[in-house]
Amino acid sequence: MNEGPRRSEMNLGMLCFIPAREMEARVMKAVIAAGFDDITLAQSRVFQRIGSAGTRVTDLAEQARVTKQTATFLIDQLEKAGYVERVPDPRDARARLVRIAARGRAAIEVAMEAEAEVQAEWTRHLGKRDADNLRRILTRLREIADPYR
Amino acid sequence: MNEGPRRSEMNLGMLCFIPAREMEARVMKAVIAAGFDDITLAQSRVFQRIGSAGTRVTDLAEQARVTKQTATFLIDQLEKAGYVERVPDPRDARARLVRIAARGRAAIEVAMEAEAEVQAEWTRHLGKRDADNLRRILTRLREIADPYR
DNA sequence: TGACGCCGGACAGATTATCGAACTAAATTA
DNA sequence: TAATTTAGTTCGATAATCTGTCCGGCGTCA
Repeated sequence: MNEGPRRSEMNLGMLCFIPAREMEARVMKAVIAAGFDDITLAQSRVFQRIGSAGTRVTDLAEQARVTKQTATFLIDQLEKAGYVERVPDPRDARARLVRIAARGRAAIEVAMEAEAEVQAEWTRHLGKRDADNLRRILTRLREIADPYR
Repeated sequence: MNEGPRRSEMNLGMLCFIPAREMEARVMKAVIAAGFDDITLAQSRVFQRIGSAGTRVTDLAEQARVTKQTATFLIDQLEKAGYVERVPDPRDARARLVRIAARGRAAIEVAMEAEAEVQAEWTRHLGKRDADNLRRILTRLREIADPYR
C-alpha cells in the first residue's frame, strides 16, 4: 500500500538490525513456549552476556549498553526467578559475580536449539557459501564495531 | 579480565546485533550533538520507518514491532517536538498519515551524514569487496527475515 | 602507611516505553 | 442494511531506564 521507508538509502546498520531482531524474537518465542515464560527481552539481553565463569554487574551493563542501575534491576529479576545467582568475587571484595543457575542453564539449552534452527533456515536460504561469508565478514566487522569484544 | 560470553557459540543473530547497535548509537550521538537533543531511541526507531509519502500508524507499529498504542504514544512525542505531522489519509477517512515535518527533515540530514561516515569506516576496515558482499548477503537474508519488507 | 580518590554495586525517585483492554468512527462484507 | 473488521486513540498498569546519591573496598603516592 505504501512504498515503504526510504528503501534505496537502506544502510548497513538497518540491514543488520533486521536479522538480529528476527533471531531475538524467534529465540524468545521458543524459550517462552518451553515454559520459561517469566523472562523478558530486556532480561535476556543481560543474561546472554554472562560468561561461563560468571561476570560482574558492571561488565554486563557495559556489554548490554545499559547503566549499572538498570543491569542491577534486571539481574534482581533474573535472580528472583532462579535464572542466575550472585556470588562474591574472590579477587575483589567489592564485586560480585553473576553466574548462570540451574534454571538458567535449562533455558540456555532451549535457546541454543532455537538459535541453531533459525541459523539452519538462514543457511538454507543463503547457501552454505554465503552463510559462511556472512559469519566471516560480521566477525571481522566486530573488531571495530564492538568495544567490548 | 573475564573470558567473555560463550564466544565460541556466537551466533549470527548476535553477530548482526553488534554492528546494528553500534550504528544506532553513533547516529543517535551525532543527531543529539547537532542539537536534536529531545529525540529518544524509541522515537527514532519509529521515525526511521516513515516513508516519503507518509506512513500510517499501524504500518509504523508493525515495522517497528511495537503495538499501535506504543506507536501512537511515540508519534505524539515526535509531533509535539516538531519532527512529524499527522495528516488525514485521502484514501481512508479512518486513517492518518504520519509525515516528516521540517525539523524532522533537518534531523534526517544529520543522521544520514553520520550513517555514511560509519559505513565508510566499516568499508575501509572490511575492504570494498567484503563490504559489498555483506550488503548483498544481508539484502538476501532480509527476504526471509523481514516480514514487512 | 594512611589519606585521598576511584571503582563496584546498590537504593531512591522520576521519567519513558510498553502492553492489554476498551472505545469511536469509518470501511468492508455478508 | 446489519454485522464484522480495521485505524486510531484513550486509559490504566507494568516494565525498563535514567540521574543522583550513597557505602564500602581498592589502589596509589606522598
